[in-house]
Amino acid sequence: MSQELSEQELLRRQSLQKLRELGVDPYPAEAFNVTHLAADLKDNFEEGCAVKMAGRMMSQRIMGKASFAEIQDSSGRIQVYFNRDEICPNEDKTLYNEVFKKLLDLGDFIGIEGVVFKTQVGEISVNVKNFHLLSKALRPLPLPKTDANGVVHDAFTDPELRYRQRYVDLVVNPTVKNTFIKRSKTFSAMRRFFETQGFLEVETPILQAIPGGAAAKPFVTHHNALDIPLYLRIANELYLKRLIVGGFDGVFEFAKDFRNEGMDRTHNPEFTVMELYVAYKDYHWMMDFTEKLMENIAVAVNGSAECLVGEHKISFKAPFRRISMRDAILHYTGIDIQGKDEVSLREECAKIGIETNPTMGVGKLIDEIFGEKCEGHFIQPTFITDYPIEMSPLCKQHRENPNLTERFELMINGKEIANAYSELNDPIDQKERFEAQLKLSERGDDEAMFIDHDFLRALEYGMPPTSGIGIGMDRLAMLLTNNASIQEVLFFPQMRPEAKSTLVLSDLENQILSFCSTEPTLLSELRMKVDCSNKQWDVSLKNLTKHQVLSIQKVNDSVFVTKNN
RNA sequence: GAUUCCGUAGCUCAGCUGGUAGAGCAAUACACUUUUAAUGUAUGGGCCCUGGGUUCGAAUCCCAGCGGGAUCACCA
Repeated sequence: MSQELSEQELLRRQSLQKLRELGVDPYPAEAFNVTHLAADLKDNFEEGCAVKMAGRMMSQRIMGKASFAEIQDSSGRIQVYFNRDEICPNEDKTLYNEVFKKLLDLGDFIGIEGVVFKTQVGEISVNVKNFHLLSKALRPLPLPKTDANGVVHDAFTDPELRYRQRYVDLVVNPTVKNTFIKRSKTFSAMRRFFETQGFLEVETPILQAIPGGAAAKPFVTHHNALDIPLYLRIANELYLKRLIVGGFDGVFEFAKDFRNEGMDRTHNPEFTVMELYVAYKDYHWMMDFTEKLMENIAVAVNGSAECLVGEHKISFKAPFRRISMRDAILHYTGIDIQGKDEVSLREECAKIGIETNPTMGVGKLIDEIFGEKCEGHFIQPTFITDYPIEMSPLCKQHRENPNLTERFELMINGKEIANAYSELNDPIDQKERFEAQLKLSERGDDEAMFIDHDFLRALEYGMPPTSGIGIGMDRLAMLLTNNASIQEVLFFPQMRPEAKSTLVLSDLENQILSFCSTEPTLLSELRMKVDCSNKQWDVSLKNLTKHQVLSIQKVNDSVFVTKNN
């Protein structure tokens, strides 16, 4: 069932009909070959230049026989000038008077042919010689306007509407479009950087029988032919490492991962991670590489290594500060985690007001302290290195301290942006670490992993020393576009389903209807037959008359109800 | 999951201690040949989120629900 149309939607449908009657196809099939974009004309003004342009008509200022309109194409807006006698040189002025002035609506796609000129006020414009309707819009767009002082009025700002109808958001809010252009540039700059290193872009399974490579709750689905559960991947790490086993020296993948966890301004159920694995490297090499990568991307996206994020100016200029997790915690809390066991860490947590629970092991406790007391301090890009072994089951033991791992996270603006290791390639050690994780999960830590025996088998064939990194692409896009919520950098963030509007008659409405006939019935008599509150009565009756199921007439002082056919 | 705020015209928003719905833009009609938030005159447009309750009477007060925002928790 379609919704009832608003007045404006009805009017646009009527215009559509009238256009057809005038022989104008509102949805023509032919290509319209554009020669210039709006931005081209503004960048290179050339008086008298003949142009063909197309886009949405976003404003119309009609002044009798002359009019101005604005066309918005992918590059921006350009003013166009319509003169009745130029468009209609003959007696028949229908094209201007009817088609342009009355039957075109804001939001319609039109194509124009004309020549470039400057108006008396000095605005670069196109003098239209001929125009074509390319596609009619049946719904009105929200129309924010910018006044002479640059203040935007009636901006389309409601986040719910903007996310649910991103297409409208993009049409109407130029900064939103710019965010997504920057997001795309972030990806392409990264890809280019990797390709110049000779790394290979690959694709690995999204449907996995064992969701490995991270500790997170997966989405479950079912394969009918195999009759087995399959999981949407939570990470692609274990597959990329198999490819290093197979003999590639550098592989990367921009991967959509899926985690069945909470949603908020930094978490969407599906998100994008770039993972890269390079053979014969360690995490020191990866740090050097990462800071160069970040600087390169920042420049490619924003034209500068400096970038404003909230109230902070962040510099992506390499090199970045490096500090071990032990020193970071020591610095911000005075606690030395070196050599501390679970019991004494729990005591330290209690002292500084961090809640703990019995399922937390040493790794989790240290992570709590860091997350709670340190993380937020690292505004400028900083590598936090050497994580405790309990929290890094896929990472190689530290070459100097067996309680640590060769791992770093890149923190920017107080948030984790990247996570990297010297990858664990000792298959026996790996197996033991998986088993230790499994034990943790038996304590109730619901993020623990499954054991991927095929991955262990692959390691047994031998994996060269490898360094790997995962970069949260959404988080990175948030930084580079100065957005505080992930929804702003995803075209279509996950939303609760829209409530359906049901136009089905209620029981009460049906009951009322059953007492009515095509003969007029006295309203007061009808009221007595129906047992309901005054409010229910009022709403139901209004509904029925609104949908023209019933009609009400007043004759003298009596009110009658009649059923419509 | 917790707390809190919000939901009124196509858009942005007013609407007082309850009294039968308001503005600007958009729309419609007319005027106007270089305007630019064009202008002037006139007109139409509302399931006031949904359901229940209190009341003679609810957009307004109460309860529940739905949707959204913010903050917090969770998220190696």
